[in-house]
Amino acid sequence: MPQTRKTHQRQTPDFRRQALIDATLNLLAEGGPEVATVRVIAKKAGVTQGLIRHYFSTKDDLIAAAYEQHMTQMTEATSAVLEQPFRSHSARLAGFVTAALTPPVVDLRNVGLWAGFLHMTQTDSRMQRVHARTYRAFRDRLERLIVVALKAADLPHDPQMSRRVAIACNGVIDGLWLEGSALPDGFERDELSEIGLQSVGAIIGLNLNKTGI
Amino acid sequence: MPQTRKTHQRQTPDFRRQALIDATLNLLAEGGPEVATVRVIAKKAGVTQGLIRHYFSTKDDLIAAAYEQHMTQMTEATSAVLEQPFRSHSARLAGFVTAALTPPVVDLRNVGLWAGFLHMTQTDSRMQRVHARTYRAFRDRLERLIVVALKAADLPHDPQMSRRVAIACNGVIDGLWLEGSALPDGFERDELSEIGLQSVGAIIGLNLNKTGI
DNA sequence: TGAGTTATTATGCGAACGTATAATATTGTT
DNA sequence: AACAATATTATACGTTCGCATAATAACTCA
Repeated sequence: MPQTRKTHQRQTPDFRRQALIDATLNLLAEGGPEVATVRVIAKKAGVTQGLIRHYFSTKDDLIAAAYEQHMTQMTEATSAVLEQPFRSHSARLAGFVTAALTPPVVDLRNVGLWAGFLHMTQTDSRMQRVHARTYRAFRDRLERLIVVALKAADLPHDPQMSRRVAIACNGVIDGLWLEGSALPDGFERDELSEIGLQSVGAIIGLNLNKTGI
Repeated sequence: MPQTRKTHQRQTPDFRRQALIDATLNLLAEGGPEVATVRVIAKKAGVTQGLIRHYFSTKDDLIAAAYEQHMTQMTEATSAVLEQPFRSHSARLAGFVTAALTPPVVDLRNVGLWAGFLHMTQTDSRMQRVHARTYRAFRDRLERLIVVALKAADLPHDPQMSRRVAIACNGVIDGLWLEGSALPDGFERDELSEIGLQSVGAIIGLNLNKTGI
């Protein structure tokens, strides 16, 4: 009998790819690019380093795949809230803002990833495209929500003004996201999203704080 | 006669230290931690790599020194504007906000540095202290400016509210700083600071846009 | 001007990096 | 039960990493 001792288990390609991507993201978030070496990634994924080459032709390929997945997931995590019904367009906007300023979007891990990927997005053209696309998608969605909310409240709104307002609100959200994620103990529970609602409301001229659902 | 060909020039310790720190910051801003190796830093500073050890006992020491200088300089660049006279307390606050949202504070380089240092500030305790100190210094200064401006305008202000408002304004400024620096072509000239003034003004209930100087 | 400091270069070491290739174990098929 | 396919490991190569030490050049000052 061939009596070979089991040294490992075969897994589906999807499973291994996902494990490698997850390990990459976790390492990148915690320790930055310096820590995310092929050997450490493989170890954290529970495989030997040679397997990375079997699924990704180069390390940069793995990084790019990880970035793509992360950004997609972040966008979805914020937008998912829009699929539930709201009592008003203001409440819809408020729900969106709140989602962007609440876990799991607000998370130290996400800021770590953002920082770890930044330089790559300035160098690698693939990442540059993913970055630009994701940023615009978020801001455009925010702008549409704002315009609809303004229209429903019979408030004035022209394209140029709504663009600027969207940029400003996006800035508030990004900044609060940044602070809330990087300084998790700097804010009380729900304080961050309340500040966000108050600020966005102040910028666009609508009270968003007690809109209900 | 000793006829030795000049191979290099001696420089003062301060000069070399500064050159090494500058090279470190530039590389860190452009390429992130991966690129800022001792050999590349030395080359960019115009020396050989052995000299780094002569001025800094370890690479981490050099990084820490560079971080300290960078943060100090950023803070000073924003606060310097406060030393000139203003026509009103509102104008003073507006000047501060504008300075934070205008070059040289708004600069792609600064965002790159921020990202490059992030993971180190979460790991290294020295950097953690510098980080916390600088962040709080900025926000506290902002809060004081806001309180004074509110008082001068006979508007209500209590400690808890002013803290929250300061956090929110800091968030706006940070977020706009982030966007303006990372996407230099995404905004028209002065658009960023105008949005910042409008947003901060809206949050605290003061019109800051046309306060003059 | 010559000796003493020390700033600076030159060279080397072990470890870890990304990548390449060969060997082996696991699984599905017949 | 043997075979084919391929997922996985094992090993090796050349490069670069941070750090250490020795050699040398540049400047200061008696």
